[in-house]
Amino acid sequence: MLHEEVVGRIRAILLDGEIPPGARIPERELCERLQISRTPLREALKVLAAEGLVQLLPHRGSRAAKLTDKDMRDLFEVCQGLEALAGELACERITDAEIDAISAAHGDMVRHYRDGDLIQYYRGNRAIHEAIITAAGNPVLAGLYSSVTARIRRARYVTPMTPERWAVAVKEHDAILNALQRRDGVGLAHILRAHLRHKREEVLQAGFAETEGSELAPSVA
Amino acid sequence: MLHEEVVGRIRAILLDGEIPPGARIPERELCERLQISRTPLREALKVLAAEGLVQLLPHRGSRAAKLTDKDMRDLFEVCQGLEALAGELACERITDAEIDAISAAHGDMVRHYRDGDLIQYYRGNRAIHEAIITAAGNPVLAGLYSSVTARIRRARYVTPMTPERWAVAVKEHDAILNALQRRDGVGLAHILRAHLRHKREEVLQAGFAETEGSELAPSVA
DNA sequence: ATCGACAATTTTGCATTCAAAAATGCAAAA
DNA sequence: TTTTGCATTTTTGAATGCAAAATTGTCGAT
Repeated sequence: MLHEEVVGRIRAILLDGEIPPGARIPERELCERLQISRTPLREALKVLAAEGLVQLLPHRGSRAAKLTDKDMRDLFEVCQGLEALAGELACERITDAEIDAISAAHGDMVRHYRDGDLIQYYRGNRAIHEAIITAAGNPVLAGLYSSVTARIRRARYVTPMTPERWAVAVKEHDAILNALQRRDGVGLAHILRAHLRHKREEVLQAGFAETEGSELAPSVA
Repeated sequence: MLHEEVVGRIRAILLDGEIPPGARIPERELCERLQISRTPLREALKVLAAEGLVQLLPHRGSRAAKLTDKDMRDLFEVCQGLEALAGELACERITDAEIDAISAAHGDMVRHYRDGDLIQYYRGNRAIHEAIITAAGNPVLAGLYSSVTARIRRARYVTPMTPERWAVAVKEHDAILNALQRRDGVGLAHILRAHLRHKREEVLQAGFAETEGSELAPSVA
């Protein structure tokens, strides 16, 4: 098994919540599960710690990182910035074909909304946001976005929604598509920021934070 | 020696250019220099690879990452977005004391400009940008900023300057300070973006890119 | 002389091993 | 009964050893 694959597998385990936030990461157990020894496992844990998904305590092992309300706010704030930037860049660079694809995805998503299928709605929603990032044509941006969204994914896509909020979100997505089609970068950036601000309010209001204590080192020194 | 210290030491070696971009990283040599064995060294290299400073080639060792023109552009683009975001947030949160400190740093920097001391000017310049990031009060943002700026530092702070460009940069810094003092977040964001856009143009024009080949994986999966 | 194949050497990646630190359990004392 | 101190056990962090892969060097054929 390749290094990147090990990192990916553990990341998935953490994002799925299979090891819940704050829980100890059972080194020995993961080793036999992934059929690897401790050396590559520990290399992967160090990488994930740099990403902010794992918390390393010297001589006390590693735990799945917990997010405080403040962490959540910070992550959403950065996510807003990244999406807004991506929106602007996407408007400069997106092709007609990409716009058509997003338009189609948007249609699907609205259908799922009408059907009341939140799971599928979220799936489509995420696809659209990621398509915008892709259209920005900036791999560095895409990488940071992945890293930041991974950490708030559960909050972002698990929070229950009121009918009112859902309706607002869909309206915002109409505006997002519209700005894209008009290639109105500044407008798109504004809408994306408002959209995520609303999402953040939902999440924080739902009290999704995973702890009240203190932790979470900045992901990079 | 602690894990984070090992990472820091190697990062410094790479940023100083002691191991030039594209060069093989001599594992054995670094081991005896840092007085550690290969295991912790390799853990550190994996972390730095996730940051984008090191390129891992399976079964072929690791090299110091090289930046293409495209990479440089992408990094500057993201840096612009992060600084603009930091500027907006800083205007909401910065204290009078922090503004005073930045104002003083600005004065010093301008003095160095008048003296024609580019090194000291750059030092002050960087301090101001970092103070704005700090004032934004968002550790996640600060972490990403560190990571991105680390990768373009040499380009950003080593490129020679023409007198004209330098004068423009100083004028822009006047505007930056002014916007901060007025706590004009939107204005500050605009100035910071323009400021970095100009810097990027300088750098790319100077042909700082470290290779014409292809490399550099997105820093995070 | 140059090119290609094969062997020797080096280097990588991982499993194992070892020492140190922390956690745990137990017993004795308050 | 609770608490404190100590010994045992477990777990962590790092060094070493080993097999596989890649690189290098050499030799022979053209």
